[in-house]
Amino acid sequence: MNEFQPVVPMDLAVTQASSLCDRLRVDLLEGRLKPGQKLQLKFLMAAYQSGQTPIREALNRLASEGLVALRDQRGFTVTEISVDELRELTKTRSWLEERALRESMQTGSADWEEGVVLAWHRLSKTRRSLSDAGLDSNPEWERLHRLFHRQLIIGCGSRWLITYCDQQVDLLYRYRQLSARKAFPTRNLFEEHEAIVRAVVDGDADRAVGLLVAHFQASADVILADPSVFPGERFA
Amino acid sequence: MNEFQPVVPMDLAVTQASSLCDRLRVDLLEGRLKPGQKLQLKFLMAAYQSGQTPIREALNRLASEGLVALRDQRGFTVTEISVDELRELTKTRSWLEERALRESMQTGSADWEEGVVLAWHRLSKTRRSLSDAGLDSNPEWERLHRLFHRQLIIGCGSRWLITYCDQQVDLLYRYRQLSARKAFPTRNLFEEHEAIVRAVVDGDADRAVGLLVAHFQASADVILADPSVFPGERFA
DNA sequence: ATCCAGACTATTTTACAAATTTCGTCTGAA
DNA sequence: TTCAGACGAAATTTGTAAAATAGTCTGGAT
Repeated sequence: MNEFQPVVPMDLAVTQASSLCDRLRVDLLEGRLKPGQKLQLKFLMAAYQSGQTPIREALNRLASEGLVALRDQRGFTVTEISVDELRELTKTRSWLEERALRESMQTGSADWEEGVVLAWHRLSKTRRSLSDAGLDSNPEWERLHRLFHRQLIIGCGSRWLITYCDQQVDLLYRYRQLSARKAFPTRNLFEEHEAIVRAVVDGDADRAVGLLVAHFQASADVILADPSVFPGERFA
Repeated sequence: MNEFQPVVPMDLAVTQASSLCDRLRVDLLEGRLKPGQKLQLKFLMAAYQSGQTPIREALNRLASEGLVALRDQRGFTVTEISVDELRELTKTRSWLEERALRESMQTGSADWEEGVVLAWHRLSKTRRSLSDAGLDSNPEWERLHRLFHRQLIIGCGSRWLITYCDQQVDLLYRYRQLSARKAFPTRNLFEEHEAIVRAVVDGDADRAVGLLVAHFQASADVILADPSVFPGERFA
């Protein structure tokens, strides 16, 4: 019946609950736990070889992050995806990161700008796909991509704003995973990212923000244009 | 169509965990659970007459909201307060609510604007203090005040942004509680709020945002000027 | 200062009880 | 026959409790 096998090994986290939270998050983001899927304790206890307490704890944390939906007396499910939610997330992320980027550019130190250049250098040297034929997601590229975008906003001076941006990135990542194959190689992400870095180095905040927001919108558009992503919704 | 209204509202928590989360949040916001205080399960089980599982669950949720600090293997504590954190929260809330207010004013329907006028009407008719002498916090005023500010941003079109604003409001409420006595009657909150409503009705977004941000800053300044609020920090 | 044992606390496991939802079946009226 | 509602069994979620495990902290000895 269930041949589901969690992928991420137990590692650094100090408690089962924290470790489980991380492992579950990865499996949610990568789509191994599917939108709408029921998350029964019994099933999770077997899949992750753990007791009910730490699992419950992890699910409660993930519910606050929005990756898991919690209904009293009805347990946990993987949060559904929808066209509306994708639009709203994209909008919200744009608003948050616009502010964070502007603040970073305005108040960020020289260190911050150098960090952007460095993060871009590393990302630019890494292949997005492991195979030349289609898109074979390269985990290292994904990691560096995330770090690059994070560096753009890290100088904003508000840990909360960064936390919220991280959260939006996570929520959007699920959508990205669903249509990543379609986007490749239609877009030239390299150039989009490079243009952002140029604008940052030039100190042109309006241009940098414009490019960043367009970057987010383009990502959303690719997904929205893919009819296979939202099987449940006919009127996308 | 259906005029039946259940006596007990749906949103009343139906599990211990949810109920506890609400009760704990209130006690945290009102300062009955003090910043830095250790939250031992044993103590909480006795205080709230509940088992450890629902308490643990509630604490995990509150940790995500930032009201409770969780350190692996070291249990839960009430999140500390600090001058830096107050500054950062005020800054972050200003950024978030600026965006939310602008969006509400730009895209919000006529309903939204009427909602603002109505919320202000209700707030303006309510006394802030229950006694004339000092400040004797009026729960009804607090409720309406919160609803008023929430109405200003509710039309922004992003549930996530509203959630984040709510969270910042909660985190800041603790600081407000600590020095509310000092602020009364120095400030004229009535006029500050009224001016915001006027700007909103005039459709002057820049003025409305300016007044709103100044309102937040003024609240923070009152607290920062109060030496009794941060007993632990000598260099405020 | 570092190390260590013992006390203490937090975390996890396990088992079970209680409450609630889910789901299939049945009934009786249209 | 059809079907809305009633009913009840089964499954699931939630809560309780107690004991085992694992980590942290303290204070004294090296």
